[in-house]
Amino acid sequence: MNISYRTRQRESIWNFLQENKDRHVMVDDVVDYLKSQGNGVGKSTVYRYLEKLVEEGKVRKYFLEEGAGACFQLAGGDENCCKHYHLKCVRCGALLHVECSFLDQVHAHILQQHQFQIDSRKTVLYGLCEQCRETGEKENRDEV
Amino acid sequence: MNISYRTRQRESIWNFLQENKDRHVMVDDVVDYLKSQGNGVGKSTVYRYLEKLVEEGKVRKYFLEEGAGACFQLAGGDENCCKHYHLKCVRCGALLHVECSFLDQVHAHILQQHQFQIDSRKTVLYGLCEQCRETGEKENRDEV
DNA sequence: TTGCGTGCAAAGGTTTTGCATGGCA
DNA sequence: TGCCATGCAAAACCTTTGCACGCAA
Repeated sequence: MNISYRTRQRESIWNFLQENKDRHVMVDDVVDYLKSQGNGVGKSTVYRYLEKLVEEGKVRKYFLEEGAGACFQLAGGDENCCKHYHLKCVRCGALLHVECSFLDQVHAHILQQHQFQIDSRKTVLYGLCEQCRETGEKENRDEV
Repeated sequence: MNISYRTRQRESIWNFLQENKDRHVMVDDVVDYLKSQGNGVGKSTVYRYLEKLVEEGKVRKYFLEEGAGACFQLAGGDENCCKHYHLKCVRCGALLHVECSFLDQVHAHILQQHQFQIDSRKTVLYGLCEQCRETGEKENRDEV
């Protein structure tokens, strides 16, 4: 069967996700933080639990860069997320929710002109948010 | 100094990119094709040369999926800046490339109205391609 | 007790790096 | 003749997997 157990490790990981629900976290972030809290969790456990949460739709998984690992973030939860779009800043990790009728035109255009039906729940537009665009222009270019 | 030499290997890789300028290629595509042409090139060489071309802005590098490697494609005309977007079918996995001036309007709209600068190189729009939309309405699920 | 969850280590894949050799200019 | 470029293998990464043990229910 598929009974899910409540364990110390899963509780710790879940709490960390809650505390960082406004940004994305990576596997090593979880492992390192919990270790520093004297609450060590094996890396395999983090991978497996996060993947499970992704399958359940409770967590979103992003691939921002090569070399760097995957990023995870608590899903908004509300199902009306299908009505708006997500903009994710690749620098600071902020996830913006945008509800805009113009994007309906985009949806319609791509459907009619390119025969492709966008699923806005699964689509994330990557780029730079306002703050990072302003501050990041004179800095270095790591973490594109 | 930074003098660049013209070698058989670089010429072969460059030609392959030219011949496939309408799609992206991966490192193994280059290696395998050139080997089949009796024109073998070491994998390290491909990695190093492609990275060099990316730094020079002559090639674009995409990171579409986990597990799979990076994708490379010749950068189109420089200034005309035709945005290149990816549409990925969540059912069959097909990856469509779209260069469409309408998407430039999207880019502009989101920048002006939502203060967010989309990086089309990192953005993939998920949904259903034409065939999958027609055929499958009851079948399996899978994929992000 | 049952069987899911955990952790370690090993394996899997892609990419990078060290170093001796090859080859363009 | 200088160096840059190449290629091989080894290393570095992130992630997955196998297996024995731990632990929640």
